[in-house]
This record gives sequence, C-alpha cells and structure tokens, in this order.
Amino acid sequence: MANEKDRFYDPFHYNHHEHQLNHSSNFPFFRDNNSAPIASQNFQGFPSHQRTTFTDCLHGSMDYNTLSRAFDMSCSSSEVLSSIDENPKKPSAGDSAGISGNQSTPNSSVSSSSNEAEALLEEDSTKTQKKDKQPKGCEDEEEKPKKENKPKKKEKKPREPRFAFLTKSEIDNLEDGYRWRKYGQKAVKNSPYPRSYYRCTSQKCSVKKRVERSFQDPSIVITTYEGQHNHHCPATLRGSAATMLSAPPFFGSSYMGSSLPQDFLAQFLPSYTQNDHQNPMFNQNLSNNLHLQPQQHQQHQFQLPRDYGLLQDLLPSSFPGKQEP
DNA sequence: CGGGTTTGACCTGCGC
DNA sequence: GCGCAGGTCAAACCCG
Repeated sequence: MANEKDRFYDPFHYNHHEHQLNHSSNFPFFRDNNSAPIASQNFQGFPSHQRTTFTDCLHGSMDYNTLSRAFDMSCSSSEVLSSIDENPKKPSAGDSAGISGNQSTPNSSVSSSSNEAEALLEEDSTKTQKKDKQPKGCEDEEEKPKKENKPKKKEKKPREPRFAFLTKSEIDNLEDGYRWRKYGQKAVKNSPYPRSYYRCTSQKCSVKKRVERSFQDPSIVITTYEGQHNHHCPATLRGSAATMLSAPPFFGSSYMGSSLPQDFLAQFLPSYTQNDHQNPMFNQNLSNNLHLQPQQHQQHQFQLPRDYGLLQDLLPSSFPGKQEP
C-alpha cells in the first residue's frame, strides 16, 4: 500500500538563473539566498484548465515575497506534493546510489535528479530499515573501546519518515530555520560530490538530514530529512516565521501526526480525493509525473488550485491560471 | 571555552 | 567469506 514514510517532496521549482530569491522571503519551504525549491514537474494527469505554470507566475510582476506570503497561509495544510512508492523494484547493486542505470526518462537533468532523490529514498527504505545502529544512546554497555559495542539483539525500530527535496541552489547547506550539526561526510559512489550528514542540534531531537548535490545537475541539491522535530523552530524565536515553515520543520510541532500528504494533495491538486491516494494508479501517475520531460527543463509546471483564494488575489492578471473575480 | 566542522576509522548490510 | 558502499563515531581541529 502507499506508504507514508518516504516522500519525495518538491513543491515548487523555478529557474534561479532568472529569479533571485529575496533574502527576506517568507517562502514556506526553503529560503535562502540564491536557492529555491525544485518544482514538482508537470501534473499531466489533470485537466489543462486547472494547470498553470509556476514559472510563468514568477516571470510576472509578482515578486517572490508575494508568492511566499501566499503560500505561507497554506502551510497549515500543505506541503507534500507527491509521494514515492517505497517498494519499487529493488535497484540493482549498481544503482545503490540511485544514480545510475534504469532511468527511463533520459536527457533531463532535473528528471534524473528527481530520480536520484527517489532512488535515495528507495535506498533508504531498503537499507536503513534493516539497520539499527546504536549511537551514543546506548553506551550503557561499559566503556569498551570505540566501536566495540555490538548490540546483541537489535530490535527493529520503526523507521522515521523521510522526505527528499530537490533544491536548485549554489549552496549545499540550505537554511531551513533549524540548527544542524554536521556529523559526517562521505563520498558518494559515481558522484564527484560528497554527501553530508547532519543532525538537529536540539537536545533530544533526533532529526537528521543528508545533503548531497546531484551529479547529473550540480545546480541541484538533494536534501533528505529523516524524523520529526520535537521542538519549535529556533528561527521563530528570532522572529522569522518563515523559516519555521521550511521543509521538514512543518513535520514537527504543528504537524506531527497529521495526514499531511492527503491534506496537501487535496489542497493543491483539485482533482485529488482521498480515494485517489489509495489508488495505485494515482500514485503511479504521481510518481511518473516526477520525471520531467526533457523539453520541460526550463519550464516546470506547477498546478495551482482553482480556488486558492489569497494566492489568486496575489496573482498578476497576466498569470495564466488567474481567475477573474 | 563552547560549539561546529573535518576526517579517518569503524560498523553494518548486501551482493557476489 | 569477502569486498563494497552507506552510515556513524569521535578525536582533532577550527573559529568566534
């Protein structure tokens, strides 16, 4: 059945070569200079009249802040655009890093990147599920010299939900409002770019994130979050409400336990229904839609809800999906 | 000095 | 069993 654990999350996308992010942007997802969340590709499964292009929107007179505010209000119900089937056929050994081989949609760097992120999640689901390493937490086992503590019986603890984001950015470590401590870095097979491992610095918060750059499109940063924050976003204390709406944080405080995906899909995909979510074909289509067609590289489409009030109000009249009152 | 980063070693699971 | 690759640890280092 559709799993809720791993999700590929790429709410928006725009070409950062054409649109520079405003530093004070309240964009609910990532906010950082010169970075932007990668769009979810093309929702081909929906009627064209319900489809608009996010890039077009940004091409207009509306600035990023405006849009950000618009989406800000949606943060209470939004976010995950598409999920990834956690049980795709297991990648072969050569695909361990999820970046080689069976790409069915060649020639599209973003598509490949999407596949990368997707594969990353696949990798996670097949690997980490079995892994239950005991980090510091269990040093009850005497002081034995480093790395000698072999947990005798490892019970499988349910894996934390993971969400992958593609972000077009020049910088690797995207500001998301939370504080992270880097605890490792590894070279990634078949990629010139290393993967960095971060942990939330907040006490008793076990959220982790991995950051790596797509080797197929170096301008894209793949961020994978694992776990849920059990605390508020530090940035909110600094008065930046925006950051608390950034990517994974919304899974924290205000979002724990909610049915995010359905909520989001329902709000952002007009034709979506809860039944759809149960429908394998729907999920398949959603998954397929993660893969850009080659010619769409420069113009990813983002579908806006028809009745998205505030956003509609903020849209320039020239915006393709703008509805006149 | 405290907190974050770097980096080599170690652990673990998987495929062959 | 072995080798590989991902993930983690932790000492050393860096920096404000």
